[in-house]
Amino acid sequence: MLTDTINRPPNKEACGASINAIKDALYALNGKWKLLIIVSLVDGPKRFKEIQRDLETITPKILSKELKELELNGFVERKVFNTTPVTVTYELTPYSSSLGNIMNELRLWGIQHRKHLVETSKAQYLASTT
Amino acid sequence: MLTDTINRPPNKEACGASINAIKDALYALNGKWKLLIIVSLVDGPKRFKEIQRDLETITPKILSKELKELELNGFVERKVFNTTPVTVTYELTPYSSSLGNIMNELRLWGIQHRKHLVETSKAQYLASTT
DNA sequence: CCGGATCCGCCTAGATACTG
DNA sequence: CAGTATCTAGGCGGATCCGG
Repeated sequence: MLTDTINRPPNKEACGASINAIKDALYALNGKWKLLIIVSLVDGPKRFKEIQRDLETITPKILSKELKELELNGFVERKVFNTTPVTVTYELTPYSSSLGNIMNELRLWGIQHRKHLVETSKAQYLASTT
Repeated sequence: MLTDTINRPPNKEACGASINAIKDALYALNGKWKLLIIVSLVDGPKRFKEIQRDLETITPKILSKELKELELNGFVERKVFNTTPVTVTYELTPYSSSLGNIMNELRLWGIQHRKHLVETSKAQYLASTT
């Protein structure tokens, strides 16, 4: 279960390097929505309203802002089609698939964490009780 | 590189389940500091000021608040020693080692992401330019 | 209905200073 | 050293509006 990142003898440089690397990662993925938007787009391009429905509680304003940041950072591509009415879709770039492992680990951990909290009667610490 | 979470045919239920699981994870690990504090404690118990030095830019108020939340969520244990002056240390609980895989993936991704940004001349999107 | 933009306002992260 | 007090700026969200 443990990786070589954890439970090894003290090592200041390696620890500092880890902190910097994780800082970089968290900086790019900041906020509570970016990763969730990416997950929503994993099974193909979606329209603005579809993403909003997937995430349920995000407001259009926040979604708009997050999508712009994701586009700037090269995770998402916005495509406009000249249909009538105009259609806009968002889809993942190839680079965003580099996040696959992180998402998978977060998903696995989230599942076991929910189980852990329920078993120890601490379900109040969950994101939602559904 | 890809896990089975990504690049598979559309599957609404699985996608929704992923979103909920990742929501749970992000909810427990919210903010930009919790994971970094845990990394800082990986190589053994540390005192308040030591953690602050590791993280460099965190203010004592935020560190105090984050440590309290980490304690409530069962990731960190606070220990007080009746020395003069009083000494306080924080250390990881066994449960926090369940985060090992997430940390490792974040660390690896952070490293490659920094490299990616430097190579594509987008270093302005990095957490710090050092 | 779709893809947003705008106004309003809370809450909290963060800076700075201070205390036992 | 281990935090707390005070103040401020900005992230984030609710509600509403608007052109197509």
